[in-house]
Amino acid sequence: MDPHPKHLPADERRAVTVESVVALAGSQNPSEITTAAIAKHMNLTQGALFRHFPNKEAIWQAVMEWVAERLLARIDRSAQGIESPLAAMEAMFMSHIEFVAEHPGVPRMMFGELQRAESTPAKRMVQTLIQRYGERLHRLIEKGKASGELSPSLDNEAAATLFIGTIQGLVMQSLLAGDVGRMHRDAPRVFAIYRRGIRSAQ
Amino acid sequence: MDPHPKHLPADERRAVTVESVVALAGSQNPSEITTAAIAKHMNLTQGALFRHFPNKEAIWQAVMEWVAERLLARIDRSAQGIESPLAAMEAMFMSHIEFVAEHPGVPRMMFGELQRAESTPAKRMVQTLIQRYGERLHRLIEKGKASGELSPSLDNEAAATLFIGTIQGLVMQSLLAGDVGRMHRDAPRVFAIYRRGIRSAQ
DNA sequence: GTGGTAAGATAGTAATCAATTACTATCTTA
DNA sequence: TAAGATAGTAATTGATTACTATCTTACCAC
Repeated sequence: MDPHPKHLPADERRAVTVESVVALAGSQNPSEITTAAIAKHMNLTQGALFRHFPNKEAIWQAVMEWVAERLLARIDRSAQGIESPLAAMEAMFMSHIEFVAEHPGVPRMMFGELQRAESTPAKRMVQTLIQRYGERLHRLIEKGKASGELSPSLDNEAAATLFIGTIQGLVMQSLLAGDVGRMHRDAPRVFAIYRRGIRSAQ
Repeated sequence: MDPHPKHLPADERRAVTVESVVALAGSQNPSEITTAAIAKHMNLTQGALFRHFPNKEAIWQAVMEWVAERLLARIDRSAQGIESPLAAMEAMFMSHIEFVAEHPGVPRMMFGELQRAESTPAKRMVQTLIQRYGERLHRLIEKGKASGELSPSLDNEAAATLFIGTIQGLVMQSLLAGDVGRMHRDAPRVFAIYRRGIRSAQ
């Protein structure tokens, strides 16, 4: 059981590639990640990458698929079994922050993709990810209004935008400080303000 | 009075360069803006740019200086003469959104710079910009607590983070939709939630 | 064991980029 | 108005990039 076997089956090699990109994005500008850098990180020659991906774009697509799958699974799991919609939103928020803290390259890659002018497969993947994220939020917000936890006059769309924006803000602060741990510390404090903004007057 | 004189004094040429970069960033990924594209946009040959800037990094530095100067001036002007700290914050918020709507390339460039691993002059400029922005917010928040407009138990740091994050969220939504006008429409709705989160119970 | 094949190494290619060079055109001023 | 300074052109450079062609090795069914 060599921990670093030279030869890997194609699907395993693809998985390793994706993980390498995620890791690299944690410490450098995603748009500056070259195929050579990816290969070096996984102890492979640059040309060998193209045995498993038709081109670089396909690598990015696979990476964003990985992100979408894992992030949605994570927030779904976190909210599972929580009755209170507001508590479920908080759990989603915290697990999202946790995910980002574990993979600091993720928000960078997502923003980097959204910046693109052309509509790449990776960009479309990010767009559907955020769309699905929004759907989950809207369901919770509606449920929260019905249960009386959230203000009946709350603007659903604005509340969803602000939820994601709140996370964005935390991420940006950590990018500024170069300190991921900071997010963990600040997350509950920032969410407290958000919660106060959407909950019904008691 | 030729509107496009071939020869320009160096300082005017530098100003035109900065404006070109800001304009280009509005419609394409800032990290993909080449010196050739900048030159073409201003009807100049690529090499001529280096008569006015020692290298490309210096161009970016000049651009971010332009942004910092204009944005801070704009939000300062918007809050001027407003007695209520909360109203001043709202004015700052709206004028910031307006600035971004006028120059959609600006948030892209700022995020692009923050993503960099190395500490470039442009990145440092963005960092000090946000720092100064934060100082203004903290002053207003303190004033708001003193006047009773803001909740006395409010977490200042979290409130400042969320203020900027709220703008981030709006910008991201407009990037997603590819529709800048949307920001204008959503800004008051999103700020309403934020305001509810920080103001004192009445 | 052996042959076939999947995976990797090596060594390229063409394109693109920032930056530089030699030269020219246009202003400014003594 | 001559001379120097400033600004621009056009062509080229070396470095870097994604991608490819060819050769080599490891693995696995039989």
